[in-house]
Amino acid sequence: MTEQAKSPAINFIAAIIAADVSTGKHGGRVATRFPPEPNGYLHIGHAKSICLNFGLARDFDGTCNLRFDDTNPIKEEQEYIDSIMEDVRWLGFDWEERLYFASDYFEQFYEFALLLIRKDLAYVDSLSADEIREYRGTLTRPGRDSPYRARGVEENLDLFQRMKAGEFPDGTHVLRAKIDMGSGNLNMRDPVMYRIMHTSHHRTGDAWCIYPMYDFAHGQSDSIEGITHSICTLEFEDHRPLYDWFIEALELSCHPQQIEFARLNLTHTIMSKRKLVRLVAEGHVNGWDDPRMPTISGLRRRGYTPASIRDFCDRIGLAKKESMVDMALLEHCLREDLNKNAPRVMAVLRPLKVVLENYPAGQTEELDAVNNPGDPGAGSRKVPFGRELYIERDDFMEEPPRKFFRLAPGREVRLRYGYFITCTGVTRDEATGEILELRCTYDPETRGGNAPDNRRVKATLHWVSADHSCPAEVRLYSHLFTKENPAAVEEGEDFTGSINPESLEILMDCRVEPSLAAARPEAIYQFERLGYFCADRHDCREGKLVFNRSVSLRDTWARLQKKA
RNA sequence: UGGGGCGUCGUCAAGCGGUAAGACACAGGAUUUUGGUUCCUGCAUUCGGAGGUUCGAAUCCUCCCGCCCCAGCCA
Repeated sequence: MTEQAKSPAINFIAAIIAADVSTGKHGGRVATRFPPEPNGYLHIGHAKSICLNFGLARDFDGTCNLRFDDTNPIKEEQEYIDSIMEDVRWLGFDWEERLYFASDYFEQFYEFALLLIRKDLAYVDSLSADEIREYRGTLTRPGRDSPYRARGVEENLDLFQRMKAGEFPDGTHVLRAKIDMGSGNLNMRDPVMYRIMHTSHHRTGDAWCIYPMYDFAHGQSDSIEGITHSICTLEFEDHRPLYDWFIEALELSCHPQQIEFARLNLTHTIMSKRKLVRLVAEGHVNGWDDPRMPTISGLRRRGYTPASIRDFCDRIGLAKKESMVDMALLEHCLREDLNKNAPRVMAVLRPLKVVLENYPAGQTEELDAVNNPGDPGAGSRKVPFGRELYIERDDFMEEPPRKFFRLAPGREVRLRYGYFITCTGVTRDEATGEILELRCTYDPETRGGNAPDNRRVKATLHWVSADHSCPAEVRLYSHLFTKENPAAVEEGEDFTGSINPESLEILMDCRVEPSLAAARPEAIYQFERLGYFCADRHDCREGKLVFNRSVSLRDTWARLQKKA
């Protein structure tokens, strides 16, 4: 149901897979996986990878596993596992029974290590971390062999087993692959396979005090799971020869093909986990799911739909070129989804009272309002109308400029689904001069919004009844950063320097039409003429309505004003 | 001459030797009870640069330039 009859996106990875399928590689089978480390929340960049991996599995009639690469116990927590699973599911993907953890393979990795030692392809090094770094050489100078490189197989076996038994403190020994200290690829200069860490693991507890490095776990995990295509980001390109080396040295039967693609960058936000952590920790935002965050949970709370995010991931394409996608595309995808699906409703964010002088005091009527002009099936609802109303402050100007079509003294406009009204005067605060309310007259002949004499008005305003509308809090969000690329900072500057001080504006005195009184958390509406708003999933409840602006409507009037 | 990648419209991105798709953005116009939506129209004689091969090159060759990643017992 969520999958349209859309033809699968053809990208270079799909092309490679299609070729492999046609030549019968891996028996024509396709198996992918999404392999996060549970050390943070997922963001829109991960969504790209999730859509890619699960999408490829879907398009090629294959499978996609969810595997947690949990090889570093000091960084990982159950909280992250839970949030990641929730986010993947929310995005609309299903790993069925294929939930795996690299930590489930620890015993097997240990056996792999023993095998490499026996083949004299791995050794225990007793250099300190600093010494290892020094022996590694530099980008332009080759490394030197460790003095421990020549240890015999038996001694290595003994030492490694004692490492596992907990006989040595952290940092005293590591297990290294014996490859080539002179390689131009630093990853091949005898990479560390195991380190000693007397730390309990969130899943294996205290069963282990040695933990495999990611590089010694990732490729083999894929192989164990029968992954055919290991899709990852560009920075692992240099690691591919190492993964290949391990799999060949271990003589594993399944040799997944690694393919790298460029990770997603979005304008006006950041994607680095380290920086996102800082935004949360330093209080620049209110948590991982703050609606300004590019996290999946943040986008969700902002009002983004899974379908809009999937559509976005389909549209950005896939390549090896590092790129920066315009946030406007993400917003476009949301608008497109919501324009089609969100019910329309009227809400006034900055209320200005209107009194209809010729409307009978005490009278109330119910007017018909269409729920979605683009979708007849969405039906209609009743909206109460009375003598006193609120309209948007922005919709009135005492001295309107040339192109301002809305209400002004002496001018007639239409109230949506209501009547034509004409402004006859303003009442203001004697002291401050501030406009307190508008005095208007209405034309009873225009009920519903059409004049029998066919006279036209240049504007249609949204409104709510003063007596019947509900109070609401509305949170207006905009870009978290003023700079297109906040990560590109000048020397001595910090990315937090370009945080947008106006990324959140809270409006406490809004009025919404009564049909919103029971808005359920996460319900999304179009507030007519304003934008799409979603009931906050944490703070909105009956009696205390809170809406987040997901994205504004395109606003040509605002653009005209900006130009002037 | 450390290794590995990448350079096509403002932003993404097709293209794979036959004469530059599409999307977003932007700019006009039509329709409109949302200055929304929808609908038209315009928007790279040119593919980082220079040579070369060819009847023909973004696509092949050579050289050059620019950008990114790698020196965690992180992933």
